[in-house]
Amino acid sequence: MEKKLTRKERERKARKELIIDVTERIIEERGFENITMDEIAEKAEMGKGSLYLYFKNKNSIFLAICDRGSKILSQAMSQVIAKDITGLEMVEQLGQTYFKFITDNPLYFNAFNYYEGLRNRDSLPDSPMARKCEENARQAMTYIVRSLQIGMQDGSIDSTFDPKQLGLIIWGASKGIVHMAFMKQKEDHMAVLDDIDFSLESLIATFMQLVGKGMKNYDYQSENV
Amino acid sequence: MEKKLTRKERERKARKELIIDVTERIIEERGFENITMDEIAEKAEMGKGSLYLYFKNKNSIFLAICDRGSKILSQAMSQVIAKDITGLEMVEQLGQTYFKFITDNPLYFNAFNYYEGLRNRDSLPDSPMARKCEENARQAMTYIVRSLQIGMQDGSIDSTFDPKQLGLIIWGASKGIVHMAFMKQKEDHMAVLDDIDFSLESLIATFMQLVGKGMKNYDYQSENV
Amino acid sequence: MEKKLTRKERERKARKELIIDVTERIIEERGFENITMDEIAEKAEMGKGSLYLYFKNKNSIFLAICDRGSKILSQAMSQVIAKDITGLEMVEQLGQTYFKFITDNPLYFNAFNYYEGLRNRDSLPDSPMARKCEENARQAMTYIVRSLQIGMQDGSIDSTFDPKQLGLIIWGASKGIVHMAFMKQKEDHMAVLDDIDFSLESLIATFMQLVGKGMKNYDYQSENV
Amino acid sequence: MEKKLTRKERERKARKELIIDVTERIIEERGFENITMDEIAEKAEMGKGSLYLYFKNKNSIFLAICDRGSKILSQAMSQVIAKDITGLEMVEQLGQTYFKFITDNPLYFNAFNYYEGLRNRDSLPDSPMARKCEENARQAMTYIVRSLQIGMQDGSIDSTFDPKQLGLIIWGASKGIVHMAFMKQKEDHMAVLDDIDFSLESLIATFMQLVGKGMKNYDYQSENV
DNA sequence: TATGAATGAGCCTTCATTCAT
DNA sequence: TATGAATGAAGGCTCATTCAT
Repeated sequence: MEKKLTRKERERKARKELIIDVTERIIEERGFENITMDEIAEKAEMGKGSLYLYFKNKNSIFLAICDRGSKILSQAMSQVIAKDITGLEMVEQLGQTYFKFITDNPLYFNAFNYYEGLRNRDSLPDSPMARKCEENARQAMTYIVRSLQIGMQDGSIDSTFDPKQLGLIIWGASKGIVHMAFMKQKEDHMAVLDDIDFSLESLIATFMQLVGKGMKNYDYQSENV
Repeated sequence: MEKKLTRKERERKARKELIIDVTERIIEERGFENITMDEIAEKAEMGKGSLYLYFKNKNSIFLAICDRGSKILSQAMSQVIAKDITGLEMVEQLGQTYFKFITDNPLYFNAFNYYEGLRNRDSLPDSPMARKCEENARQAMTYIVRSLQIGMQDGSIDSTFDPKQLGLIIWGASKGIVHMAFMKQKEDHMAVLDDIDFSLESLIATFMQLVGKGMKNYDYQSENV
Repeated sequence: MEKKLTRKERERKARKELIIDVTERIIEERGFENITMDEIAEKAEMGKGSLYLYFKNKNSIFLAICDRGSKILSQAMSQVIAKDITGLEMVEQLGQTYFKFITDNPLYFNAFNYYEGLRNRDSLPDSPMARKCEENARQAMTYIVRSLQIGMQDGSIDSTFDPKQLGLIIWGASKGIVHMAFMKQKEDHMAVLDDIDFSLESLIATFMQLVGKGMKNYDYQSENV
Repeated sequence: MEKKLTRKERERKARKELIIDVTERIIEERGFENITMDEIAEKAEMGKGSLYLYFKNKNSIFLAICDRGSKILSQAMSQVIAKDITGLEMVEQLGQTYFKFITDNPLYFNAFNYYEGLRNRDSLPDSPMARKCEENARQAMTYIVRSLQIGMQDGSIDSTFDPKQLGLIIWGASKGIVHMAFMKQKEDHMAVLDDIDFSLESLIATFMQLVGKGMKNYDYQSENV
C-alpha cells in the first residue's frame, strides 16, 4: 500500500514536471503573455481539465517555474560559498554565477519578473508554492550576504558597510543591469549608445570590477602588497 | 479667430491631461493591470467613446503617462548638468535626482516598466508618442554619460572606464536597486533582512558611495590633498 | 425676399449635390460598406453635423444616390422610346442602354442593390426620397413595357405574351446577368468557365439575341421577307 | 471505444446543426443583417462562448448555411440530369428545379446573396467551407452547361451558341428574375404592375418558354414534324 | 447655418475555470 | 483519475446621431 502510493506520487510528480516543461518551452518561444491553458494542455498531450488536477490555476504553473528556476540558481550559488577563496572573490563569483544562469536560462529571468509583477498588483494568495519561491529567493540573497560577511571578516571587504544592505544593493543592481542588457538586446533602444555594442558579459565584468573596487578594503590590500 | 482656436486647443489639451490624471490615479491605487477603458471613462466622468477622441487606443494613454514621467525626470536631470561641480559629483547628484523622482512618483516607475514590457513582447507600433518616450529615455541616459565624460575630463573619475558602458551600468543598476526597494517595501519579502529595514534613501546613499569609490580617480584625489 | 430664398435654395441644393458627389466617389473607390459619416464629412470638407442639415441620416444619402442614378438611367431609356424603330428593336436598344449605363457607372449597380437590400430587411421608412426612387424604377420598367406593347402592336413581337409580365422578366433577367458578370469579374469564381472569359458585352449581346429570338413574331418576320 | 467516438462526433454534428437551424430561423424572420452572436446563442440555448466551439466566427455560421443550401440545390439539380429527356427539356426542368428550391427555401436566396456580398468586399479568407460553397455553386452551374451540351448534341438546342456562355446567361438571368420576384413580393414596388400580380411561378414558366424558344433549333424541330 | 465634441449602445471574440461523465 | 464541452464575464473599439455653441 505504501509502495503503491509512492508510485502514484512519483507519477503525479512526473505529470507536474511535464506540465512545467511544456510551459517553459512555450515561454522560451513566445514570451510570457498570451499563454493559454488550452495551449499548455495540447502541448502536454493531456486534457485541459487535467491541468487543474495538478495545479490550482494558471498562476500556480508559473509559480512552479519560478520555484524551479530559483532552486537551480540557489544551488549554483551554494557551491561558490563552499570554495576556499576570499569573501571579495566570492561576491564576484556569485555575480558571475548569477549572470551565467540568466544568460543560459533567459526564460527564468522573465519568470522572476513575472512573479514579481504578480506580487505587486494582484493577489498571489499565500500558497505553499509562493512561500517556496520566497524562500529560494531569500536563500540566494543570503549567499551574497554571507560572502560579504566573510569578506569583511577576512579583511578583503571594507567592513564599514552593512553586509545586509550591501547585499541588497548588489543583488538589485545586478538584476537591473541584466534587465537593461536584455532590453538593449531586443531593441535598438537608446540609439546614442548603439555605435558601441556592449555585451552582457562585458557589462558584467565592468560592473564587478567597479563594485569590487568600491567595496575593497584598501588597508588590507596594502598590507598584502 | 486666433484666440478661439487657441482656446479650443487649450481645452483639448486639458481634456487629455484630465484623462492622463485620472489614469495615473487609478494606477497609483491598483497598479497597471486590469485597467479598463470603462473605468477610466467613468472616473473621468466622460463617455467611453470620448476617450478615443483624445487617444488612439488604450496603450496610447499609458504611453502618454510615460512621456509625462520621462519628461519630468529628464528635466530634473538637466538641471544637475548645469551646476558647477565635478563630474563625479554630477553622477552622484543625478543618481539622487533619479531616486528622488521615483520616491516622489512611484507611479512612473511602474509606468516605465510597463512600457518596457510592451516593447518586449507586443508591437508597440512606431507612433510619434512612442518615439517621444524613447527620446526622453535616451536623454536621461545621455545626462549620465555626459557627466561621466566631464568627470573623466576634470580628473574626478577614473578615465580607464568607457563612459558609455559605465553609464549603462549605473543606469541599469540604479533602476535595479529601486526596483528591489519597491519590492521589499510592498511585501515582507526576504524576511531575513527585515530586522533591519533599509530605506530606499539609505540604499541609494550607499550605492552612490560604493560606485563613487569604484569610479574614483585616486591620483586626482591625492593631487588635491 | 423671394430671390434671396431662391439663392439660398440653390446653395442648399449645391451642398446636397456636393455630399452626394463625395459619397459616390467613396463608393467607387471602396464599395458600399465601411463608409462612415466622418469620412463623408471630411472629404466634403464640412462638419460632420452639417451632413445632418442636408440629409436626415446616412441612408438618406444612399437613397439620394439611387435617385440620381435611376434618374440618369430613366432619362437615357426615355430617348430610346422616342426613336422611330420597331418595338422589338426598342427592347433591344433599351437593354443595351441599361448595360451601357451599368458598365459606365458600376457605382449605381451597387447602389441599386444596396437600396434593395434596405427594402428587404430594415425599415427604410416611407420618405419622399424613397418614393422618388421607387418612381424612377417604375419608370424604367414602364419604358420596357411600353416598347413591348409597341412591338406587339407593330407586329414585331409575339403578342401572345403579356407585355407586363414580359417586361418584368426582361428587366429581372438583365439585372441578373449583369450581377453575374460583375461577380465573375471580381473573382475567379466558377473556375470551370474560366478558360473562356466572357465579357459583359458579349453576354449582353447573346442574351439580347436569345430573348429577341424568343419574343419574335415569326409570322410578321416572314411577311417582311 | 469506436462507438463512443462516433457518438461524440454525432453529438458534435447535432450541435452544429442546431446552431445552423437556429440561425436559419432568425434569418427567415428578420433577414441577414443585425444578427448577433448573443442572439444566436440565446435562441440556441447555449452560452455565447459555445458557439465558438463549433464555428470559428460569425461568418463561418453563415457560410455553413450557404453550404447547406447549395448542397440541397445541387443535389436536386443532379437528378434532372439523370432523366431520359432532351437537353432542352433538361434546361427547362433545371430552371424549374431552381425556382422551386428558392420558392420553398427563400432563406437560401438571401444566404447566397449575402455570401456573394462577402466575396465582393471583405476578405472571406480561403477556408475549407468557403471552398465547399464555391464547389457547390460551380456544380450547379455545370449541370446547366452539361444539359445545354446534351441539347446541342441531341439536336434540341441551337448549337451555334456557346454552351458555357449560354449557361452563364441562363443562370444569371434566372437569379435575376427570382430576385425581382422577391422584391415585388415584399414591397408594393412598381405599383403600375400591381393590377396584375405575377406569381414567381408564372414568371418562371414564361421565362422558360421565352428562352426555350430562343434556343430552339428550328431545323431539328422541322425534321421531326 | 455650421460645427465637431460627446455619447453609449452594441458587437465580436477570448479564455480561465467548472463539472458531468 | 481524466476529459473537454460548456460557460459567461470581460474588454477594446466603432460609429451614427445629438446638441451646445
